[in-house]
Amino acid sequence: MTCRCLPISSLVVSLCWMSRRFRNSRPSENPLKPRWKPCRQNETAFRKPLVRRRRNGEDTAPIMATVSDLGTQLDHQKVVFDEAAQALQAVLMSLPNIPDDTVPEGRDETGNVEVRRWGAPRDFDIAAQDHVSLGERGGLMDFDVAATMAQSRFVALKGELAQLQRALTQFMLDTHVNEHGYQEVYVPFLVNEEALKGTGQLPKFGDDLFRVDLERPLYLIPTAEVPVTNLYRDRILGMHDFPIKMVCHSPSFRSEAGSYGRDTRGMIRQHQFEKVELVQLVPPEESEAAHEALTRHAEAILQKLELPYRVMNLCGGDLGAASSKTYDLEVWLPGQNQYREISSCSNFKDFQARRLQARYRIETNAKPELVHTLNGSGLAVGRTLVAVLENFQDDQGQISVPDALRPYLGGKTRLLAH
RNA sequence: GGAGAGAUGGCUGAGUGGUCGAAAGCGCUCCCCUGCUAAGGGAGUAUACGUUAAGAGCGUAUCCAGGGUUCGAAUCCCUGUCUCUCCGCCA
Repeated sequence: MTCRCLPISSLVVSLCWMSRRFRNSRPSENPLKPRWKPCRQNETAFRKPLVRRRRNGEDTAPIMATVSDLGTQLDHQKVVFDEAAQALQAVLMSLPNIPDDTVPEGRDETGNVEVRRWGAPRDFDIAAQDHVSLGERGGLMDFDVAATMAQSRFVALKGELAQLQRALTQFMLDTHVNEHGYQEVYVPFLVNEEALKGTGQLPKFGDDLFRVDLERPLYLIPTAEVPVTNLYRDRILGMHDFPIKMVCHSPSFRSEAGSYGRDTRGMIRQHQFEKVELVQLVPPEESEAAHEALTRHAEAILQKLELPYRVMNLCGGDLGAASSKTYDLEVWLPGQNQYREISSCSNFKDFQARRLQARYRIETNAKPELVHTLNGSGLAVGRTLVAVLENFQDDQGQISVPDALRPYLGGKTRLLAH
């Protein structure tokens, strides 16, 4: 099995704890083995005589005493069982997913393996500008004003840049709906704790979430994955329901706690960004193929936009806790002279489904099985805007519009042409 | 935000402390009957989990959720959630 470097210490602690508490105890002491059955049976057995005596006006005290005692024992057994079950549940919920066999070894992003590469970075006669200097020209991309009304890591877009973002969004949605067969969905952008547990953001990774403090807290979604996947919470699907392929445009909100000093310039790392998300629910035997297909669907956007990119197979140490296997798509950014993540396509297998209780049956009376869930950005719109600006700039700081995007910009071929 | 009414099985809808996993109807499944037929009769029919070769049997849980009262809760009490009606407000 591939090693996950980060959580391994907690894994060891957890396993030792479980083993000590449950495995090594004798069967009769295993708190997870319910022992209230005899109590319950006796209790119900006493009930009818009790009622009969009461009806007949006979003395019920002796029976009552027995029944009462049994009830006390029963309660005690239940408490012991519930505590053990909850403790076990807490441990299980904190464990990360098991990496797929094809996940490479590695402790951080340097261990990721390039799977393929598409397109070639353009040669620039003079140094390429980054999106900030391109965008701030004419005041169409304004970080300062955003910071005055909110704080840093927010942006305001105007004019052609605001339109470009809308055009990109529309283009992505249309492509996934019309060419890749996804159903467009619209969902809440604030969700409760249960929804976040269902997709694995909680309990362990709440630091990166914006919380709205109500009597019952709500959280701004860090990705549409949360509400979209939760559409199938507690559902039992039939084979005729598959494949479930959904696409959703939404804003995403991330506190970016712990990323101080990283990507502080520009739109790469923002508290609020637009994203078009792909989500699939499939039977287990189809998830591997679905993962490849979903990744290709995200890649198709980059190809249509003529943006050079590479596909990375994340190593165990860089894998998200809920994911079993993840391909990152990294787009070429001339302004940074490097590839940067623009999409993350993951196969969660049954990890989320177990938390969501999203299941299916092969036949009407068959036992329900957990589905497999997958998702990927198709794409992160903000970063796509950055990529278009930086890759399609000319020496005047003007942007030529990729062919695929022109219908969405009223036929315009150039942006920022002042 | 104010006032009120609700939440029961696939659906409708009874049930105000024990014999209730829960009447009845509809729907559905199977069987039977029948030339007046867009009909009749009978039987069956909640779900999940565990156990199991098993869709058999048995066990456990579930009448919105969580707590409480009680020997015992669909039923009584508290809290929450959601739905509906009226008013207010609002995109």
